[in-house]
Amino acid sequence: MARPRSKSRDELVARAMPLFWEKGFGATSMDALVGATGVGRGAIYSDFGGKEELFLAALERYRQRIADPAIALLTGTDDGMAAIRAFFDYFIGLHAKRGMPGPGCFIANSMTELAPHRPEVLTAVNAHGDALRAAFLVAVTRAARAFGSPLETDELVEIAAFLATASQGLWSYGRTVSDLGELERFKVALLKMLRSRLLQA
Amino acid sequence: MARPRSKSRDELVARAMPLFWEKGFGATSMDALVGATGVGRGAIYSDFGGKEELFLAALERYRQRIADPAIALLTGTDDGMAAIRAFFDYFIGLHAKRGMPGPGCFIANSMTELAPHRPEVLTAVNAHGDALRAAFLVAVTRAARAFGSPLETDELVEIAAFLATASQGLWSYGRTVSDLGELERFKVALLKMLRSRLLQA
DNA sequence: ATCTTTATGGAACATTCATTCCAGAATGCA
DNA sequence: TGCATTCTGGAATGAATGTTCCATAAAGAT
Repeated sequence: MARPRSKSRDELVARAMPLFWEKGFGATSMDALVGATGVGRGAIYSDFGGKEELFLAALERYRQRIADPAIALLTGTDDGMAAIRAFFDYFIGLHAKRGMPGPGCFIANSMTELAPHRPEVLTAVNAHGDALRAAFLVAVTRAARAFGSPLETDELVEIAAFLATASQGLWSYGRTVSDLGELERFKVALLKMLRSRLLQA
Repeated sequence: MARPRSKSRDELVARAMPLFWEKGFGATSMDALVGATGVGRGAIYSDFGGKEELFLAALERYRQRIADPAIALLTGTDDGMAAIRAFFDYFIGLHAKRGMPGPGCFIANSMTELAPHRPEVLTAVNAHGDALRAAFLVAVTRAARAFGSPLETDELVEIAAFLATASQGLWSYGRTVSDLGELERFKVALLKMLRSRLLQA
């Protein structure tokens, strides 16, 4: 019928996502997006309507391609402790590939910059938080059973929420620290603490 | 000799700080700063030289007036567990006064927005991180002794670093959640986990 | 009281940004 | 090959930003 797209909508989001991830919404200019995506301004506006919509699409893509697979690791193994270890290894591996200081977690970054002021971002961020807590609860519950832990559900819920929030501190921290080993040590410390807590009466 | 200042330099920083704290550097316009401080643009530029210098002054003020007193709580009591509880109560109390969702921690916010791109901010943020870890180590060591914990220094250092990083997750989280109780539950969970870890052989 | 000196704050400026627009290009169809 | 349709990307636009500048005002010194 007519001229086809030189780059698909998905491909456009894929190229924009790393920029928003690393520099945030405000510090990513439309010029930078044009340069990184290799398409003109008109294409971006006709496809998305504006910078904010493109950002939301990038955030959604991050959830699907990066965050959700990480969350899936938490529930993918019957060994709860191994699952939690795998979750952290996944993100630490991401930072290892990109080099330190790393980009952190796109969602955690949005939590500070945009979520407090943009309802749509807040919704996406909260949805991720809920999913993360729920997945941590699965892993923690499995680990508790394996250890024969006497802890009740209420306490496991409390622990899962703590782990989910604590892990977000790691991604913030990953944006400023140069030594990948510090991320590793965090993971080790967390696993040891969790093990002690579950074994405790 | 000449006309005195209508508002001291410190007072100017004091009024600018909450703006940068809540909205960050990029989203805080010079107009907003002029409105909040009640002085003209000329005064800001003659006193500081620019927006970035004013931001750095605000960050420094935050460290002195908000963060350092919090860190001091960690070393101010011989009871290590009580000290850690006081540290979190201090920040949670801050959020209770301002209403939720809260502003989080100015330094933690800067960690995501500016520190990766501005060396001076990175330096300030890292200095704070070092101080926080050191103070946590003091409190954790005291708590370990009180519990008769068998853990060695290396492990206490690891635990202190974990707690410092985990606590920063809480301040990020505090920017998006409406229920103050969630911050409380984080504190409770953290104290329980720490206690278990220290008691563990 | 006058003069000197310094702060003041609004106006003006240059820059940067997101957005809009349109002439031309590229494809599929007849 | 020629037409119709849709995408393309750079130029134009208008708003907002950080910064500079200067006439004015205010206080201390003499």
